[in-house]
Amino acid sequence: MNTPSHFFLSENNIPFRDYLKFGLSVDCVVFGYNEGKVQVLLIERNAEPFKGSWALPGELVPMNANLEDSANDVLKNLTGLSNIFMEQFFTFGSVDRHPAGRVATVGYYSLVGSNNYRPIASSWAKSIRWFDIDDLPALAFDHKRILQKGINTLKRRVRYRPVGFELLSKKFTLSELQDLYEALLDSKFDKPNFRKKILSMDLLIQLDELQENVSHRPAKLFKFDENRYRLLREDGFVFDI
Amino acid sequence: MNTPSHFFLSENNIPFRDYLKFGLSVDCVVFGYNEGKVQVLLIERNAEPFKGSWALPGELVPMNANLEDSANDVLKNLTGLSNIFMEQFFTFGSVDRHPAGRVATVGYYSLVGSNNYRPIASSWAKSIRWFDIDDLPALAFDHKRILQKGINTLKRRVRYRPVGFELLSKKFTLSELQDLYEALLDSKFDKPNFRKKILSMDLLIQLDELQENVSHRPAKLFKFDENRYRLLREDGFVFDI
DNA sequence: TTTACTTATAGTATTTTTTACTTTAAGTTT
DNA sequence: AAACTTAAAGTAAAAAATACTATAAGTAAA
Repeated sequence: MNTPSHFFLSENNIPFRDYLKFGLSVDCVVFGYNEGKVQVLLIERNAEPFKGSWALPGELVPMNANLEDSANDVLKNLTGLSNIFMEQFFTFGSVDRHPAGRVATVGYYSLVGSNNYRPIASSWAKSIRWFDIDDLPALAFDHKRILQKGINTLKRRVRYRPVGFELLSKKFTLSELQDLYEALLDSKFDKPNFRKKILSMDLLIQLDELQENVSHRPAKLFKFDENRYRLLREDGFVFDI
Repeated sequence: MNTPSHFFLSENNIPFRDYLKFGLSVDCVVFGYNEGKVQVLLIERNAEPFKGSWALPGELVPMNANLEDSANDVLKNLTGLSNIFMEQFFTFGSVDRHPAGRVATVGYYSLVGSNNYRPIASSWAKSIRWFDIDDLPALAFDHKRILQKGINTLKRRVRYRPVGFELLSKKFTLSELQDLYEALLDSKFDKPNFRKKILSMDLLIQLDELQENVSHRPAKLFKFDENRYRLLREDGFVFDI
């Protein structure tokens, strides 16, 4: 690359091109929810370094790709799905975090219903599976730290944004929603009061359908009203549970 | 650098070294607060590109420096101060955000009381000064977007973390605190109720000192009780205003 | 087909918190 | 000494959160 002298940027006179030696990667913390447990999708690495170790799915960002596109690619390769909720949460850039060079990594977390999506092991992953977040294996690189920060971020944000709904199927019962929030916030809520609170937000649409194949009174199914949420937010409404 | 073949990481067989061409920078949104206005510290660039434009203070991260250290350096050069509250908020990595190469930038925001710290223009900044956040100049690169995201982050986080105290002097009155929160959240609070709410959190220590040089009844001075906040947090307390 | 059982859902009081407002206190300025 | 300004305490009404009770609607077993 042609690096004219006016691209000196700092006080010390190091040429610009000497700063262009970073690698940049994205790592995805993919959350799921199944049978009352919050889960995360991990791969078993099929390449050095850390071949055979469990790790977060991720990739080196190609020089011509934007970060979000790169993160979406990772997810698409794993689940076959696009248009999944995904949000950046932190960037990790310690000097020695990668054994082969200076690689900073941008952490994203995304939310998918575990039941809905069967992960696909691709060539760069020997295997892939869901782990409960309270029963995790050892992880490659500094992925333990990244994952922990992702979990903390989710647990904090879930209180102030309706991200919880993304972890359920499109149609869900109020009890399922309550179970999810109890798992995420590890606490217990009173059932009638939880119902009242959620319904009073006016963010759910009650469907003309009932739960099926349950051995008790079936509950009504609801779906999240995204349009209504957008409208309320414009009026300064802040989701708070 | 020696790049053994087992460092191929992706499905396409691009050698690892071809990914190591990123630049990484940090940009700091330095917030202050003065006379009822939230402010931000900007520099006038003294180097190409965008020489003469206003910009966020920042620097290219040296190959042997951690991100936080680099961000702290930037702040130290500007204010002469270290040990300032600073937090990462977002990483911007669009392909074309820098005219001279692929440079991703990690955004940090920090909080200093504007009165306390006189910014120092260094060799890489022609000038430097505080701007009210509702009266900003045009900015270099994509700094407008970065700054806006920083402002949004502060306004969101200020509701759930006691970051507001960082913007005041160590000793402050309850009215000053209220003015700050009213500026940050742009809303108005009832004075007696604000007092009650803040004091009931038990996070302030009342000092044996009064305001001075005011032409009315002087208010009591308080300081933030960091130890108490740490303790409360361990018990699951969540600051909420 | 009746009875027991499970979970959903509605309703109702009690307590706590928030909000709105009033009063008094303590200083400065004229 | 009177007027003025802001601090700070108090109080009552409204709203929200909480705890609890009752009923409804299904399945499963007797």
